[in-house]
Amino acid sequence: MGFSCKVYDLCRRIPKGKVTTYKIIAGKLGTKAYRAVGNALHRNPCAPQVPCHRVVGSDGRLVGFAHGIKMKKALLQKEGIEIIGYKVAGMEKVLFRFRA
DNA sequence: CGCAGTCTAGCAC
DNA sequence: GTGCTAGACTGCG
Repeated sequence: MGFSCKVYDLCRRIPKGKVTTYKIIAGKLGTKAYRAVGNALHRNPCAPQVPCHRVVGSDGRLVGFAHGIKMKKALLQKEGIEIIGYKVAGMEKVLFRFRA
């Protein structure tokens, strides 16, 4: 559970109104298995335990979500993030790279 | 547009 | 307890 634990920690670090990408998370974990990151989030914290909905694809695109892409989209919009279709609008502005 | 690479979690044996 | 499959991705061909 070390991997997933780290994933959760990073997700929890994401401030409201911000999003991150699987690539960044995986990179932070020192791995390249972006799939494993999404998988860990998909299997474990399907609940609002961690803001898994703040995690998007490499291009800010809303890829899969346990509760459905719609839910993810709605949640992100609620966070104040603008979503166009199934992608984050200006995701570069809301992209959190864990710089601190 | 399609295939391969990488890792974890879950299910099956 | 060990092994195999599937999966919320990404990059390259």
